[in-house]
Amino acid sequence: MESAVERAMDVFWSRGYHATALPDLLRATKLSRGSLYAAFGDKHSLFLLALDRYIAIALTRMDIELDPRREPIDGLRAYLAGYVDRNSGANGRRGCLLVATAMELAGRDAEIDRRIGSFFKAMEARVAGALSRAEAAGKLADGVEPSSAARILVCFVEGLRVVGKTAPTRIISQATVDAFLDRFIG
Amino acid sequence: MESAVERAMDVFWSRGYHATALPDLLRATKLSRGSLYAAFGDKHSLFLLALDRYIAIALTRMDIELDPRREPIDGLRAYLAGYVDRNSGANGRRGCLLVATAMELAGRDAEIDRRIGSFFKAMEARVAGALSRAEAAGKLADGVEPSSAARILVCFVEGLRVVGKTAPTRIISQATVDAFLDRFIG
DNA sequence: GAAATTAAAGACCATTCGGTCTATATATCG
DNA sequence: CGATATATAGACCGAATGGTCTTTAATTTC
Repeated sequence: MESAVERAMDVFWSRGYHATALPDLLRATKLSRGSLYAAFGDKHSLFLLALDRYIAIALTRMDIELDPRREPIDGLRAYLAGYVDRNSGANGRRGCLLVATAMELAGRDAEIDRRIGSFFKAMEARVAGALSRAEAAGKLADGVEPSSAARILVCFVEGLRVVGKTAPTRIISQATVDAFLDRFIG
Repeated sequence: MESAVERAMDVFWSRGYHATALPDLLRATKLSRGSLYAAFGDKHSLFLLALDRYIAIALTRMDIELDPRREPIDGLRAYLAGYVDRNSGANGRRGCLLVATAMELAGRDAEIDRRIGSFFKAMEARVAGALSRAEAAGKLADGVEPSSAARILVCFVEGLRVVGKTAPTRIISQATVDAFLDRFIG
């Protein structure tokens, strides 16, 4: 059973924070106004819970894809393949709740800032870990330094999400990701 | 003299479309309600004009930075240096109107879709041109193909804008951009 | 200087916003 | 069963939304 927070997350994800009205949330959660406010306080608190859920899902997925017991290059490939998937067709057009929230609310809401900032740090750390292991195994191209390459990769995938909003073409995303990886693995 | 459209652009840029209320626009443009509606029709039309202005400014800047008469690598460095600048401190926290609009409105507004899509195409074409000239001059790293590298670069800089919303650190942006370029130029 | 045009100020409109509250129905449980 | 807790539907609230319209002031043009 999908939780009310997850259903709310879906709505915020599709429409953004400001464009999501209470009736949208009521419809999606199948809760009455009273119940929703009793359970979550207000729209902003519910949004924070939805964002936390989104982040938890993303980090869990990364922990699987970039598991240290796995071949690091395979992990990175799987990780990027996930982005290609989420960037194609309807998924791509829907975009990414984190990127949308960063652009819509960051800088004006301290709670949001903390969450977005720490997510990107966590993401970068996981990628840097995988790249370090790849380097130790001699799989990285000459001159690639794991920590700066991780920053580049994070920017690259988040940028993919932006461009994918209007051009969610799987074949191009795939080719772009492949070409990107070619520059970093030897 | 700054135009009313540019002043409106500033507001939309700082707050986003939905979070910008009419009084914000009146204050910024110093127009009365009646005059604003007489001149621009409605909020949405004004937003489109503001977005067009933003795009025109961005493309003009790119045309200067990536001018074919210039050394292509220098041009690309200047182009990326501009991103470092716009990504640092208050500029970074303010973000990019195009990225914010892509995330907030693309997929739900055909006029917006067209503009965002064609902007990214135009941007990619200019970068691809500069990379082709660099390749012809033998300045690109082995195995770098201009058109796919251009797609990667566009994603990278747009991703920079996203991450820069919560971590607008000049030194890191600069280092990341430098490391990025190192992978592509020989 | 008078007439005509333009713009400003802000009252006004219906609608919608996020949020509260009450009354009714539905379970739960002894 | 009856009593109690829980969730529902939806009326209701003040404030704010985008947008219109009228009245007044300023400017232009003859």
